Amino acid sequence: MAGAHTLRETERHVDERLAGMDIDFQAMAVTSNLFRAASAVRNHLERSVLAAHDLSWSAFVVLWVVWIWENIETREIAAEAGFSKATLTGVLNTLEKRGYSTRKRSKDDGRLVIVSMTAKGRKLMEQLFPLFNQQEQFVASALNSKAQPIVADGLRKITELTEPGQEN
Amino acid sequence: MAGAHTLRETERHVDERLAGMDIDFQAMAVTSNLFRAASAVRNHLERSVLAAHDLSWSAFVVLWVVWIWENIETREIAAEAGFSKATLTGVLNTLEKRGYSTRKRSKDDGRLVIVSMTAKGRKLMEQLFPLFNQQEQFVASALNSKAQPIVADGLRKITELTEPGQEN
DNA sequence: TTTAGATTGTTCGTATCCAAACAATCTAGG
DNA sequence: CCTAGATTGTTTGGATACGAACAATCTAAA
Repeated sequence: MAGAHTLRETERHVDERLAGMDIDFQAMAVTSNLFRAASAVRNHLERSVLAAHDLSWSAFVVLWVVWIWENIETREIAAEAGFSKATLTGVLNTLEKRGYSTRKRSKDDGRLVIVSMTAKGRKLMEQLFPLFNQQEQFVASALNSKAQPIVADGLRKITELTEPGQEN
Repeated sequence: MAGAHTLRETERHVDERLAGMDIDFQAMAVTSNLFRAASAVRNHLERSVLAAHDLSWSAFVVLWVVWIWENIETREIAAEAGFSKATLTGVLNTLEKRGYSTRKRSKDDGRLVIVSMTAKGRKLMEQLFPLFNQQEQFVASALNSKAQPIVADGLRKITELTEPGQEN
């Protein structure tokens, strides 16, 4: 975006439309900038790192979680990754088809499914994650070293406040 | 998330897996918190404000842009809202079907389509936006007044840095 | 032991989103 | 005036995401 209208132009229109309303502009700036930034960063990471390996965003997130935890129940993956278990089923099918991860039934509880990585998947992440973090570093370079922890911490607080009791 | 594992547990596993790698943890925290926060806030706003009116997130964003600009070309909506023109076509069909907005061909340029709001759409936004902003205020209340502008400004800088030259 | 209720992963139907192909329209160079 | 190329909104085909229904399994109370 930043597209056809300048920031100043947009601001003028917004102020006009909201005149007389009791609006918290500071709060509005926080949330709208949040969504713009998240979308821009996600696109950037998809193009600069994931596209070359034909990985979707969710596929990468699942790979990451499984990589970190080695053996992990699917319900935990869904919780950590932040999407529904229905979605997870599809992503895991794809990853399994490509030979990055495997599923096995839990011996302790027949309802559960445990996911783990293949050697191929591990190799992929060992190659991919440094590139990913390099781009994360580029993203964070928009902030000076004093602002970085304030932003990171602020976002964590926002998450904690707005995240529901959580279920899938 | 926040799900089955504590933050400390997760951190320990992450540190283990990344041991020996040259990773910028600060940058990692910024981006991962960014996505969690955006997702949590979007869900919160959808549930607390939009669900009652059966509005999707993108539908609301389009309504917002059209509301602010009164008469606006579709290509500008797509740019401001941050998604593809193909997606926009679908969203506009829905909004038009519900009587919130209308399309008309531009007289100056036969390729362009101008979108404007109906009285019904305007009434909806005048009722809906204060509720929306009220929840934005709740979201921003996670930050103290000193942190709020730092976070908002930091997010804007991140957007500017990572946003591509941009096309649809 | 039996059984009603809870939990888990998958399937199914549906909504959302995008890139590529397309038709309509405009622009610029001859 | 003509026309090749650019631009715009829509259509199409396919990927992604979710809620609800479902079957398998576990748990707890009788």
